[in-house]
Amino acid sequence: MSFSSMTLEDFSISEGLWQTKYYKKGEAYNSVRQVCKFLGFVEAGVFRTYHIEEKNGEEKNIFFYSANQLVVSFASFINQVPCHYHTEAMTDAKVVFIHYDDLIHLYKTSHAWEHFGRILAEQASNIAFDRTESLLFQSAEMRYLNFVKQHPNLINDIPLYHISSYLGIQGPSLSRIRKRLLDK
Amino acid sequence: MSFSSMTLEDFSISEGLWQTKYYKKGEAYNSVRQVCKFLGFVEAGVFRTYHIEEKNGEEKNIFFYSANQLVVSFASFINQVPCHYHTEAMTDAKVVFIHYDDLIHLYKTSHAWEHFGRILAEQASNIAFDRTESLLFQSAEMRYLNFVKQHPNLINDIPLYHISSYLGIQGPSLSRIRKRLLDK
DNA sequence: CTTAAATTTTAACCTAGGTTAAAATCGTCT
DNA sequence: AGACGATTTTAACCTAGGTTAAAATTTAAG
Repeated sequence: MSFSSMTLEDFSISEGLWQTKYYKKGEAYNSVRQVCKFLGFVEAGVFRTYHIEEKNGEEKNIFFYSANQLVVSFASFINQVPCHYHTEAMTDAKVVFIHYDDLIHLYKTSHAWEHFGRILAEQASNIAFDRTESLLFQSAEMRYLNFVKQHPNLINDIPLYHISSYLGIQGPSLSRIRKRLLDK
Repeated sequence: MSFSSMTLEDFSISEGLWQTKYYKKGEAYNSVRQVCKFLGFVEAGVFRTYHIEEKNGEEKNIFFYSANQLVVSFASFINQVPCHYHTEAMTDAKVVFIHYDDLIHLYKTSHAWEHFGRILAEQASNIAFDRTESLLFQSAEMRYLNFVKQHPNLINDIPLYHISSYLGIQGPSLSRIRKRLLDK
């Protein structure tokens, strides 16, 4: 995600609407039942969005956000409905963010920003469709291999149980898969 | 999905860009490796998008489109890349459609249409996120119950094997689930 | 270094759903 | 009604991944 489709002049009308915030590891970006009010751009650090299962309190990771990516609980943000998820910093982090109301105002007053909003939503849908496809068509082993390929940076920085959680499988299951792969 | 967020005047600039097509049951809307060039609005009938597994040629349904919904292979359409899927009429059907190039032209020349494009993409992302969530958090039994709830019309009109395919399970598995539910 | 805590792997057993093929049903056509 | 094809269920067996708890390993702290 980037702002490259926008001229500097168009971007400049958002000057003054952006704020900076520093997050400590573990600090919340947005919490469950809270409406996500901010679209953030990660300047440094890593965030994750996760869901807490009602039956056993287990956390399941939905998404990771690294530096130079947007961080936002998208469904909650665009629909302005309470979030099902928690989003929090996995490391100390720095984010510049804009308020939903300000963004909507930009959308209304600027064709270029409305365009940005479309591209943003289209990229979000790409991400979500990819995830759906991977769950529908790929085995856990393939999902793991693709994750390693697509997030070579994350793989060394975060505990494996965060990855198994993201892949939709249990810790022991990921261990089995890794063993299987090593044996090859 | 609707055009209700647009004034008649804004909508009118698209007059002349829409065409009507009648589909026979089984006729293709778009095929695998074809770039999806059209955004369609289903006036009557039902379409489905499905994927053919390489290993065994088995079809897996991705999505159904009923009357008064848009039909489009969204990822292929917005990115203008070859489609992984087939989309075809499950019944005789009637569709009004617009060409990608014309839609992009509307986006460029009209703020209202760019807004429509954003809402379209946001709704697509909502659908995709919902699907991802259902696969990540719900058992096949829950997915089936939700499908019945959300598509009460489809459930009587299409064979069960299309539904099991959509749920990401095999036919015998859906039969077991239905048996289990009856026994309750 | 040593110890405690966090992480990862292993093991043993369990379950949902996959696979294959053979019944049952159901629909439709004559 | 009878018969064919399509659809759905059943059955028997198989496998990936779940579950639980313990063991091994790694990391961080003192």
